[in-house]
Amino acid sequence: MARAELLRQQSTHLVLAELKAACANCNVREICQPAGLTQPELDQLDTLVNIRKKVKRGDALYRAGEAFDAVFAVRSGFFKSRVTYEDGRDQVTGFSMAGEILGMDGIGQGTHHCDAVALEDSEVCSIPYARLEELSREISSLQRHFHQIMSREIVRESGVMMLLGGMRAEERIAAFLLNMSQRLSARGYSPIEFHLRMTREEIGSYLGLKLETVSRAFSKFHKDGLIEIEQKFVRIKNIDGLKKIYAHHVN
Amino acid sequence: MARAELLRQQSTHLVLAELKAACANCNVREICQPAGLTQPELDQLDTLVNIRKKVKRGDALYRAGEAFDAVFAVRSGFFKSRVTYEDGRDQVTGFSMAGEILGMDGIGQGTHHCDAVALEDSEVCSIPYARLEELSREISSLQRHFHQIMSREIVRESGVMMLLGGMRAEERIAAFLLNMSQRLSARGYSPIEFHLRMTREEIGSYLGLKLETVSRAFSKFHKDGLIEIEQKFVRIKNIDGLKKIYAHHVN
DNA sequence: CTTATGTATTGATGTGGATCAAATGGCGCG
DNA sequence: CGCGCCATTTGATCCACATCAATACATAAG
Repeated sequence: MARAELLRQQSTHLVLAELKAACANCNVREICQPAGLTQPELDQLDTLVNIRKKVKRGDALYRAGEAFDAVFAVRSGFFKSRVTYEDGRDQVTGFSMAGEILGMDGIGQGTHHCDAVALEDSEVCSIPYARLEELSREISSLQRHFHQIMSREIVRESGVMMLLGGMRAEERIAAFLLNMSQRLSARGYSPIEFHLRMTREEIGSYLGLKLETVSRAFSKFHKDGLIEIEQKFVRIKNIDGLKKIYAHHVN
Repeated sequence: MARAELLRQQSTHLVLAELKAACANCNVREICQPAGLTQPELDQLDTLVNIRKKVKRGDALYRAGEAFDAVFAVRSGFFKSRVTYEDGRDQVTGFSMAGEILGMDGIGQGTHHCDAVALEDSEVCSIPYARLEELSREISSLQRHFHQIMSREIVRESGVMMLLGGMRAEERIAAFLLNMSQRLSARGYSPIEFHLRMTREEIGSYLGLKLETVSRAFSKFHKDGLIEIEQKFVRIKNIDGLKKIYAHHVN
């Protein structure tokens, strides 16, 4: 029992130490660590991102209709965003990985517009929106960063609209793989080897395709030597080949 | 010549008078007239929206790649937003009518991400972004409104993603008509009779369909007594029938 | 270990919307 | 007014992807 108590205390201590160093180590630089801040500003920022939260695989970080009061920075793990029709069918509208911001859809109505579900055990930092607004009024570089993040979300979505509206199945899958590669790379992970955290069905839902079509495209890319794929593991073997497919819209 | 000069002067005078009363009459309430402002705040707001600009049918308000320095409030007229591929093909990503805000895609990168093209002679108010940021720091209700507008744009686009990803042609067209109806209604126009400002091809591009498919769907709706349609004129005769098509996803 | 359940692959067949094609109708412009 | 261009409509055919179906594999639970 004494030993267990000791462990608990050590653990608590560790958590505190971690928390202290949290933002310094976190790769969510965009909002939590805008460049060029003065020390007092940095201290203020510490009061913004204070609540960390674990989300187990399969659990929802938030659900459509719930009151919105914070956006989230993904510290580790992987999420999908999903909207559900009245009739029960749903569609994946995005994936969020470590270092990205989640939940900005809720600002407009004050309630969340989609579900955010963890695809693996994950950890997020909660960023209370009221406090973010407040601090944005005091720190203009934070304000600017936040606007940029929202704007990029708009641009990202219009990119998906282009995929869905104008490309064929293999182009969409190639674009999807290249996008994953690019984002992982930006976060310091390998751009050529990674694990897909989502199922074929979720990829298909996101890309407006059926899971069988996704599977066939992967098999075809494999056969053509563009990628290796084994279950959820992907290795990109010919990135230019993928780009060529992606850029090969029917003229 | 004297007469022409007189006309010009009268015209100039008119423009000045209009400008003075501009924001009071404008239906772009969202950003230019947030509720609950004090008089000093309202005076500040006058310094925000100062530049009016006419855009002729077919002309671009801005183009992809151009430096971003302002968002625009549409005072009158109608715009399409369009992104262009490297290979020259383009896709319509949205339509903007009087009372709506345009150009927020540029904030993230500092350059515009799409073209905004007038589909009829239009007039916009330019809202310099630097000034908008500044004022947002002083007037929290303006800040909130602006964030809401951006967030709604995110939600709007995820709605389009759902159209493109999960619905069939007739569902998309029904959704499109209902959306136009709803937005026109919100701006004080008739929700059941209106002129489409865009071609079948532009509708198709927006909805991920070919122009022939759009035309066929309109004809079918006409035949079924849901709408009257003659060229660009639309009259909705059975709005519940349209909603039923829209909601009739394959279960 | 065995069983159950969800996930993935692969093949056969069907279909919604694209593509190809032709005719008609508006509308700006000389 | 009449010409030419573009938008639209409508029909015929095609094909990419959905759908249906069967099997294999992986992971978790008992």
